[in-house]
Amino acid sequence: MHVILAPAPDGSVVLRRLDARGHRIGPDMTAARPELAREAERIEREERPRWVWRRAADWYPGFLAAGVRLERCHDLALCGAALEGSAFAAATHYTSTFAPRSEPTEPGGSLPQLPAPEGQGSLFEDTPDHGPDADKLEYELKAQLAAIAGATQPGRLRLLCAADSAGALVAAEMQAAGIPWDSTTHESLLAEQLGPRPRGLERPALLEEKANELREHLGAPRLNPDSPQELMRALHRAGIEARTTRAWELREFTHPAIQPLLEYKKLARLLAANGWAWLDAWVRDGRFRPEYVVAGVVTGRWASRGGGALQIPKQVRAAARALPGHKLVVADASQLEPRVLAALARDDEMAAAAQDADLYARIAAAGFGGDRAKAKVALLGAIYGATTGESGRLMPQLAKLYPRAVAYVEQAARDGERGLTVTTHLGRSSPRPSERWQRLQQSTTAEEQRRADAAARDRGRFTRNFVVQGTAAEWAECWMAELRLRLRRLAGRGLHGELVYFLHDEVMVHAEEPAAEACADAIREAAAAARRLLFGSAPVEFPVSIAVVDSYDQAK
DNA sequence: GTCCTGAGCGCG
DNA sequence: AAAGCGCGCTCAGGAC
Repeated sequence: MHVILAPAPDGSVVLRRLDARGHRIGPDMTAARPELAREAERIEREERPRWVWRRAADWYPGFLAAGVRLERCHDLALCGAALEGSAFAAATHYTSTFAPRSEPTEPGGSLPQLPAPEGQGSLFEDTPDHGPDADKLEYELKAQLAAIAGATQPGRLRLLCAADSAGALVAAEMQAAGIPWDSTTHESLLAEQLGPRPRGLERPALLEEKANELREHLGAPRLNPDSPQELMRALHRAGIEARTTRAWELREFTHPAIQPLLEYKKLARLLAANGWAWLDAWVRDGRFRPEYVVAGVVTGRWASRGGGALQIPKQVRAAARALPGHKLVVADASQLEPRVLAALARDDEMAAAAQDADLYARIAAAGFGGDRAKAKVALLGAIYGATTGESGRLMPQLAKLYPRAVAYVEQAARDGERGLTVTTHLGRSSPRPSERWQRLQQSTTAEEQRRADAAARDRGRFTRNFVVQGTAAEWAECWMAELRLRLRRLAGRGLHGELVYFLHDEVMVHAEEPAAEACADAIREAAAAARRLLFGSAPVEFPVSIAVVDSYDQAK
């Protein structure tokens, strides 16, 4: 059963029941704002409906603040975006009335977000106080259910919508919970590496010291090492003919200035990205509460807003610390992308290797003379589209071992080069090429042909990776959705643990100490459930490695 | 002064 | 060791 939540003009909320097919049941109800959470809680307890709203991110945080958790929802904006682009539903001609329409993206990067067309109006449409009424929401829901029912793969698209919608719930719950963050630990890490917190905007003592060391070695007493141009000139004067100031390129030179320069860069990065200013801005009441953007990446991966939540550097992970009497249960899905490829391509040979806990070692034994590093480089090269270097040279050998898997990514690459879209296992399709890209492919002059070919190859690498990265994101989202349900069940038995962090193929549960092992089991069971949901009986394993620790740095 | 882009580097 | 995919964030420096 569905219950639609819609804002009413008088400030109250309309609740409308529909059956599984979208037929209305009974008259609308209304709830005044202050009673909404309690009313929803009662309906949740008695009927376990699927809550339908324009966007979970607008509504659900309010419920959480009132202490009300909901199990299932249908996020019309997220589902609309996925269905509208999906090749599986192309024949249904569904178009979303809600999802923001975005321009086709350039290969390898998205265009900046266009400003809202209707001025500040859109700011308010996006809150639960303003927006489409119950009739519009009902219309949209029916259109989406029809698009799913009429699709070439209805089961997969239904799962994709359920996964994104569950993701929206988890995202709000994790933001409300936050990662337990020990500012004292963080501050002592900073003091240790950078020196005491400076009063003003000057460099911390140890960083300034490193800068002086560098200036001496380069014979440039007034150098500002934060300026790439100044730095480049100083390097050249000292006889270091670097083309860029990237760390990996600088490492190629032997000169006494290189070591202090690399150290300076490392420390300057720590200060700028995760220093005292970061602590002030993002950590409140002992928690780091990032905002997750579900399916915010073209491939369906999540993005985040604020605080760089998906880039917490190893340097400061010790500050993510369980409260007294608690543990962090940190789990990651080992070698997720190659396993996904084996399942996607139905490559039984590679699937056999994916039965093993160490897939790379099995592949190395099968055809790379036991050289694990070689097997790994070859496989990642296939997924990323490497053509040069060692990875490119190893491709023929990989293709001989696993013809189906390699053919699968090659096909995705060729489709992309030709301007076609590609689609993940559950039906998320890649964006169409931009107008500019298509025009470039029509060009006739030799110079433009060269550029067109380069752009085609770029897009081929993008679509090649899209099918694997996107399907891996679907597995991970299902993993979290399944884990979320199991953690709820454990809580009912007095074993408390809550999801507090998610990073592509990694989850973190903050658990009361006696519940930690049960949470670890739930994580493993959820991984198995996600495999069944996506790939049924395909013989591919998705092992997770789990660490029960006091702080994040102790995991792996 | 404000806005935007590229370089660089953090994460998977 | 390497430079193939996807992101967010900060800073410097140029454009306006």
